[in-house]
Amino acid sequence: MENNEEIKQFMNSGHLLLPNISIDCVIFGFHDHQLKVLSVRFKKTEFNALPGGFVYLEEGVEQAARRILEERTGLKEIYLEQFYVFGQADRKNTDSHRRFLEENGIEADDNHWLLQRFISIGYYALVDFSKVTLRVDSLSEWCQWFEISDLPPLIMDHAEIVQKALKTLRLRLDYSLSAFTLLPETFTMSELQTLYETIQNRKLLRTNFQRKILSMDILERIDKKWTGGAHKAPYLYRLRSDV
Amino acid sequence: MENNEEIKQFMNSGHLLLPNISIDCVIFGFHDHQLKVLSVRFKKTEFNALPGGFVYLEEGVEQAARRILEERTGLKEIYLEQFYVFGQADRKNTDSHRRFLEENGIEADDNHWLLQRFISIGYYALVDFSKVTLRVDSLSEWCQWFEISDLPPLIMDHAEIVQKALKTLRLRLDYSLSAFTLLPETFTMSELQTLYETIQNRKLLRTNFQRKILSMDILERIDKKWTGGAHKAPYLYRLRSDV
DNA sequence: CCAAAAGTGTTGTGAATACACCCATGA
DNA sequence: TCATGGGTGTATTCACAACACTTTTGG
Repeated sequence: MENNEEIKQFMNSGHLLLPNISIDCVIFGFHDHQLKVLSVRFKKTEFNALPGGFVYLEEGVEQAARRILEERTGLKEIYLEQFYVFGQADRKNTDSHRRFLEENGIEADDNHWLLQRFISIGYYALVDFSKVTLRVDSLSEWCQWFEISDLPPLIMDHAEIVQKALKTLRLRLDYSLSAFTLLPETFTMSELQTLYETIQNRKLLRTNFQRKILSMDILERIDKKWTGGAHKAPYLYRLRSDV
Repeated sequence: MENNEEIKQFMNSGHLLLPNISIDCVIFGFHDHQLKVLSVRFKKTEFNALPGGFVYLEEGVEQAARRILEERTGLKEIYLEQFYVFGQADRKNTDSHRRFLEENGIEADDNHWLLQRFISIGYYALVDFSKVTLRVDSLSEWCQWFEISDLPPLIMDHAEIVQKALKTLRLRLDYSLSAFTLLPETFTMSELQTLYETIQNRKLLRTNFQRKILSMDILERIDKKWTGGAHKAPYLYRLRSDV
């Protein structure tokens, strides 16, 4: 119950924020050959949502998104892309937010800022899974990774937001090297290939993939690893520092 | 001076609108072999801007964009795409809006809603130039087409907004048939080609262009026209109704 | 008949695909 | 030595660019 103070403080911080504007983040990570997304659960409820937040009066929108991301992942430098604004007239949190307040013993009337309509700016982030330290704030029960095809039910239009983010990521992938930000600093060629296969959701031929990536001349090769596994160890690569 | 009433009424309509949120529209038209954009001038000032507006409390964001577009062009059905949100912390209209108020004899203090920071949602629209009826509202001196490479100075970041819209349009053009919405219902093949050349800013070979477009099987050919010009008249085409 | 419009044929290039094949290496 | 990682060679397909050439048609 000691956390209730923090929740109450948050509930009273409306005057510091831009009203009716929220930010929702689809945070992509890659682990165990799968594309994952972060989701949080509102404390003492069974409502799940995307990590999100609001914009302080004197804060830029992208700046706000970076703050929210850091609060959840502990990472300061994050690959971030705005992808869509969700602004239907009836976009309100009535059910989930009201229940959240009830369950946490907070009374708020219908005019409370948190229960208003919100226009949400969607950002997606690509993070190095191994560098993320999941952080749970005072409003949430937990913060977890989910396989993208196995997400729990999400509040409001958050499932739709994830789909739109994924679609945009796929479209933009071909034109950028952004996928590398999902990998650790060093990686094997087959890890890279699996990543591309996972995002694009199709198989690629190893030989052609290798040729294409190497011909782009953006990787440098380091020593070897996997002293653990049997047989030959794969090479490790790193994205060239000048790209 | 009789319009001052309308301006005053608008200035007092803040309580009907979502605060701190604006919409800016880059309205593209194609005429005289050139890509054009609509700009408006604030009444009694020399400030030019993109056609824009605000979102009513009970109105969806896209719905608001369509309303704004109709107010300017008279068109109800418009091809519309959201492309970016501009949300820097210092995004304010101080100079231009304050001058606008002064020049129109309206006093407003620093806390007035119109002088606050605005997060602007950018939409671009593709319209049939020949169908547009330019409409000037009570706040603006005029509303005019400008060749895209010959825009007047625009307030705030509006020039940047145009560039971002154009860049997005170019990127998305290849994947969609959206360009056709810039043409009248019937058009010649060379008009279509010039349109693509203008947007992509490069020359195309007539023969290859023709072959490619026709092979897509999306056009139907009608009679002829140009009884005016000498020599053979070009065919007229129309986008097939089922695409 | 002439000039512009409309359409076909052909050739070369480069990227993507598919698969056969060879070399390297660590337990 | 053998299974796996790493890499080359090459044939096929396809989209596209470039350009030559023919056909259509209104005045």
